[in-house]
Amino acid sequence: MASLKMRFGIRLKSLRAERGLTQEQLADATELSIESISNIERGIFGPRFDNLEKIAAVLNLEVMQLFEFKK
Amino acid sequence: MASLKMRFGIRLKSLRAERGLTQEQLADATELSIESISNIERGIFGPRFDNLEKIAAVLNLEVMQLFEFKK
DNA sequence: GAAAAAACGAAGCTTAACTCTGTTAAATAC
DNA sequence: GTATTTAACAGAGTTAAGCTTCGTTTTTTC
Repeated sequence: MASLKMRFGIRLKSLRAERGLTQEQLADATELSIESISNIERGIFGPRFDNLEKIAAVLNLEVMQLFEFKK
Repeated sequence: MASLKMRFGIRLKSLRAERGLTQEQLADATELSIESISNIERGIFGPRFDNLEKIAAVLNLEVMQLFEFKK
């Protein structure tokens, strides 16, 4: 199975799209660079815990929901 | 509210205790040091994504369940 | 086919994650 | 009530993941 980073990235991309946000808008709101958002969504790296919190807050979700994906 | 690191640590400690594992046993199984397990449980730091996967695997849980805690 | 959005590459920085060693404190057992 | 085990805690060092910046290419959308 794909790595957690990959699955998380796909999940994030999906959640962002649902909300009609661009990577740039999410980057601004989370105070991350657009490049970081891109890297996270492509599974290049997984965000640190502090950024997990920021991302969930911007998407108005519990952190748990960011990890809600099929096996 | 407590930081995500703190809440995660409390959750991990609880899940480990449920299974009757010591920090040392969890450390061995995840190939982390006992000190890292202790630091994670106390909210000193949050594990990286690769270690999140290992921890979930050892506890026989989905990663999502590690983030299942009250607000 | 222009414009916007995202993928991709490479290189450098920062700092959090992780380790090691050692000491203290708390819990469990005997 | 003291051994033994377990966990908290401190400090110091390493490493590598996360993050950034800049620039280019590809894809999407309009």
